[in-house]
Amino acid sequence: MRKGELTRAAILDVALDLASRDGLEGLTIGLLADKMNMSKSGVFAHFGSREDLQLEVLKLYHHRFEQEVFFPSVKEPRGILRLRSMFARWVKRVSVEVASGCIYISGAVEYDDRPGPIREELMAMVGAWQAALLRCVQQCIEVGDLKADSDARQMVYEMYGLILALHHDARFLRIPGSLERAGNGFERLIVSYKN
Amino acid sequence: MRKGELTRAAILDVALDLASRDGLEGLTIGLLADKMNMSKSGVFAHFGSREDLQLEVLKLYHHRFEQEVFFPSVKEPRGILRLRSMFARWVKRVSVEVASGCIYISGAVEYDDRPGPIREELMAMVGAWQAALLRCVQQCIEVGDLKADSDARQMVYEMYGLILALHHDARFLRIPGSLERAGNGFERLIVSYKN
DNA sequence: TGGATAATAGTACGAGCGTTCGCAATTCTT
DNA sequence: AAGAATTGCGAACGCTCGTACTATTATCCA
Repeated sequence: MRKGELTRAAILDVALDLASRDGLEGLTIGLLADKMNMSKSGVFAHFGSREDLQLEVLKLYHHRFEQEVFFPSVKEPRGILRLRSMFARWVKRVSVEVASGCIYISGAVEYDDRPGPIREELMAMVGAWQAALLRCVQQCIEVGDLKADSDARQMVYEMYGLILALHHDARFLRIPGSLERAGNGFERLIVSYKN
Repeated sequence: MRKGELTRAAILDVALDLASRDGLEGLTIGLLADKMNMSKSGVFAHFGSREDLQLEVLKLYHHRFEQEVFFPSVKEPRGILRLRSMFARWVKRVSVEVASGCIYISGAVEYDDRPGPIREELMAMVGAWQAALLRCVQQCIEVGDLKADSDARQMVYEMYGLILALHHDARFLRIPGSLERAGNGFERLIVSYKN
């Protein structure tokens, strides 16, 4: 690995930290250069533009999310076990991120009215994750773990709501016990739909 | 009413629109002056600083929220009817805001790691709204509309999650049918806890 | 209607932003 | 080890931001 690629990776790592804290839109090259003990132009040279940098950060976040949440879960058998794993790892990730912030969530607010490639990329990633959740819920139904007439989309909607509420209450309001509430909500969801 | 107060109110009105669209942090005096067909300094003179302007916008939003969601609901009798009214009006407000954006929600993301008076004010407002919801749920229990052992905080948590998911899916992902899902989730919540 | 007061415009400043360019220093290749 | 390629720095540009001042215009009250 050449030196350039190495520092580029190091920059992206710090950039992901910064973007997690201040949002993708709050990610600034000057601050990034400071944290890297580099010059602004030195940092900039590794990316064609700020937007490219933001897109790379987004891809890195997506990759980490897949690595920590999605891939380990698909090793579980299809059905409720896999769904439980997905939700548990998701909760864990977001509650770890209470100290930093989830880019999927902050990005959804930042780019809900800001068209462009970043919005597109973000929508694709979040859409893919929701689609994965939906597939998993549908498999639960096929396998017989959940009722045949379960509304899969409704379940995904509510799971997402539980995570958003966790991010909101724990990170913004700093209310203790939010973690348990996310878990309680999920259990109530399962109870409502299980066979 | 003096002319000054009049234009000040007009400025705040436009400022609320802009902040709803781009977030409080995206609210800029230059853009605001453009929309008002005024000079930057002309707009600025009405507020001691940008932060004051943001605080005033926040208070205006809070006032509107109270007017449209809270006050009409407390006219309903204590118990499940009032709770239903609160949620319905809340959903209505947020779904209207799909075209603009809810400052409570965008603010929670913008200021979860940005200390200062705006964060304080925002936390107080959102906290007050959650407290109002909590009180309402507790009254449902006292009146006997909900089970005596209901976890009121859990219910508020989940209601908030349903609204956040509505904002997320409808405004960011533009998924149709999110409105119904918020309603379905609420009904499932009532069924779980009702006597 | 006149004089006091309030409201707006105009201009300028310093800071931070993304970006460009040319030059120095380092790293890689053979 | 020498030449080629890559990598990083420093300075500067044009832009927008919030804010401070001064001057001019409009409004209010006696």
